[in-house]
Amino acid sequence: MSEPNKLLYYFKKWTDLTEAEEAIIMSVFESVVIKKKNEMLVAGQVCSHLYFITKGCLRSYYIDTKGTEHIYQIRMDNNWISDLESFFSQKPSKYHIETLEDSHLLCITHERMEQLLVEVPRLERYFRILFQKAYVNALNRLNATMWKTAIDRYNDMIQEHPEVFQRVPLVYIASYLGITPESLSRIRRQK
Amino acid sequence: MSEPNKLLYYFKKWTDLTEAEEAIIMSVFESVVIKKKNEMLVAGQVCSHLYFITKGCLRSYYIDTKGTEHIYQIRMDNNWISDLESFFSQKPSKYHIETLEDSHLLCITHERMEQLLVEVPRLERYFRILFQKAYVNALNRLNATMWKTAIDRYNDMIQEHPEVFQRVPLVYIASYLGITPESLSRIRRQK
DNA sequence: CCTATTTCTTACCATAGGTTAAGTGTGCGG
DNA sequence: CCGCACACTTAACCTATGGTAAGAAATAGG
Repeated sequence: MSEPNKLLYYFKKWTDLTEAEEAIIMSVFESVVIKKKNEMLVAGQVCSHLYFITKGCLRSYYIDTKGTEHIYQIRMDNNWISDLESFFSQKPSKYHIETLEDSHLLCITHERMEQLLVEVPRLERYFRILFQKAYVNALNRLNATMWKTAIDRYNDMIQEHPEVFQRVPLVYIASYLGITPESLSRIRRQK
Repeated sequence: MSEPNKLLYYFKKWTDLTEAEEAIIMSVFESVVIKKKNEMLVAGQVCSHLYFITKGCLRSYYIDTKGTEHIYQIRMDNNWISDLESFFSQKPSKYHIETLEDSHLLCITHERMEQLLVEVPRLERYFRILFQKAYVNALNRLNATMWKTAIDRYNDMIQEHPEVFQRVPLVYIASYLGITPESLSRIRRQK
């Protein structure tokens, strides 16, 4: 399956599309391949693109006042990544986005995205469902972070996202779980 | 402004609506007044309605294995509340929803909501933007919970939602901030 | 194949926040 | 206007996780 076709497949899971609409979509997404360790977005910049990952791995993080990185998203194949706040408002981002592997991405600029949603309003439904699910997930993660122990969150992650452990260094996973790499080591030892 | 009109006002901030569409919306939302301390949703039940709060205050929370309540949402005037996961999947909820004040709500059932989104597809845009913003907020809150101190989260909340402190007991605010009431007391003393 | 760098672990002490338990207001229903 | 439930505070002690520093193991590049 070609890459834009993969994207159409996911769109059509949640909304109907005519052939004309599919053609519009194919024309506005640009396919790129990005090398590992590439900074796609740097804090202070406006987030120019929304990315669909057909293959690869990226992380979103921010850097606090002490200069420490804090990862809040790790995304792999067939997922979207961006800083939605900056992308849709076109204001400077607080976050960074970086490739953790060589990655195949489909990208769209803010201008083209807004235009696309007007030309193919049925995509609003797809993104409504996408953001709705993302929101529900974020709330579940928030509750886990507030009220479960680091041990439980680690176990949950092994259950739900075992692939990540195969592809991402533990330092990043520790940060994603909200703990230090040292604490993650301690947790892993005690099992 | 009548209550359903208030809702139309918010819809029209983010999407266009014809008079016919407005009429459909007016007909599917039911207006109710609920007394304080009413359990709108209990864990194990399917979340039957999506609520728009025209006036009042509600909280969402869950009860852990030890029987302790953990609040993750406090919502007031002109906001939506529901358990979206249960509402859209029509599977049993993990959460509770309760009124903290006598509240005026506009409610819609799952069946009517799905129908409404088909009959007035332009509402998909409204909810896409609503969930997108809610998702961005949830991620910001997640980052604050993971990486800021309780003191900073307390100060942020006073800055951003001072109204809540006028209307909601501190026990609930403490839980929302992810700390115990005792810790919140400690923080308030040290200022 | 060897070296440099990255990744991961261990051990120490420090600390934010949880736990428990007791107390002081304060407002509302009878 | 009394009493009781609710809201909030205080204090002493405890624990999970952080910070720091060092070293071991694994991986990548020359």
